[in-house]
Amino acid sequence: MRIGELADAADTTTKTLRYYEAIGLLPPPDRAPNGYRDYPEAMLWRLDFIRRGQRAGLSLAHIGEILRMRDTGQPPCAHVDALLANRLTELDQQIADLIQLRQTVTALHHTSRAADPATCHAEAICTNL
Amino acid sequence: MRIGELADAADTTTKTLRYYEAIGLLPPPDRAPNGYRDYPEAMLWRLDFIRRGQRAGLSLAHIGEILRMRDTGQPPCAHVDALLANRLTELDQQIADLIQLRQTVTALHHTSRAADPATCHAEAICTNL
DNA sequence: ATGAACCTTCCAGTACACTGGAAGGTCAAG
DNA sequence: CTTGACCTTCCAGTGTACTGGAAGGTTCAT
Repeated sequence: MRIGELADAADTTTKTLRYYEAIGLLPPPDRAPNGYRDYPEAMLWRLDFIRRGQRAGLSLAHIGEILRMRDTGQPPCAHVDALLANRLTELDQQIADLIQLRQTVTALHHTSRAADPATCHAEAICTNL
Repeated sequence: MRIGELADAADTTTKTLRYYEAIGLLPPPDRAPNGYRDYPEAMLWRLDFIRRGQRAGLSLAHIGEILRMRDTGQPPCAHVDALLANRLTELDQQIADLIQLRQTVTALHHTSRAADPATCHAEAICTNL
């Protein structure tokens, strides 16, 4: 399987695949006599795993950690479990922060809608913030 | 007011102030005979405005737009109003996305907690993702 | 006079996940 | 035999808001 075919099959780009290889997310594939990369089918699994990890909000660095544990024969399941638990805590914090911010912005927006345009002089700093 | 004093008063760094000047967020200040920047008190207002804008989740680019409108004598109030309305829409989307992601991660995490370690072989790709 | 604490400019790096483009090699179809 | 679609490497840029550091000038206290 050449890189373009793999990219199509995995719904990504050749640029991205070479990038993943460069950062150690994909192992260096065999090369055809002409120097072209030659991927086995299994790469589709790996890319799918990467996609699933990304959809769970894991960084490529995290996903790489898991992949490299697996590659060296270490079952990464406990690690994955910890990563997910961690991610959940982060998500809760992020959601709480955004909801807090939403309240702030809503209040600001109410003020700005209520502002009398006549009191809005360019010389003064905008009081709506 | 020298740059270090302004930085202290505004609770930021001289690096940040020079950076703000470079991207056009702060006007080039007067210089003392020795070449040192000499800021008027009013810069504290401006920095405070920038801080408030950031707290509302506006980018420095957005804040700069408002500031430059004001600087050229255009009342930016209507613009600020639009920016805030926009920000609100974005926030709602971001919050919805994160809540959706939280559900996905929770489900994944339940699966991983329930997984039998005996079925977790290093050879297989981790099935918890 | 010397050392610390300021200030100046400019260049480059951080994190993240790519993306763009140049310069060149390879291969099948028409 | 040339055109076009592939492939290769390498270097550099995207966006965001800074941050670090080098190399040098200034000011003040001791």
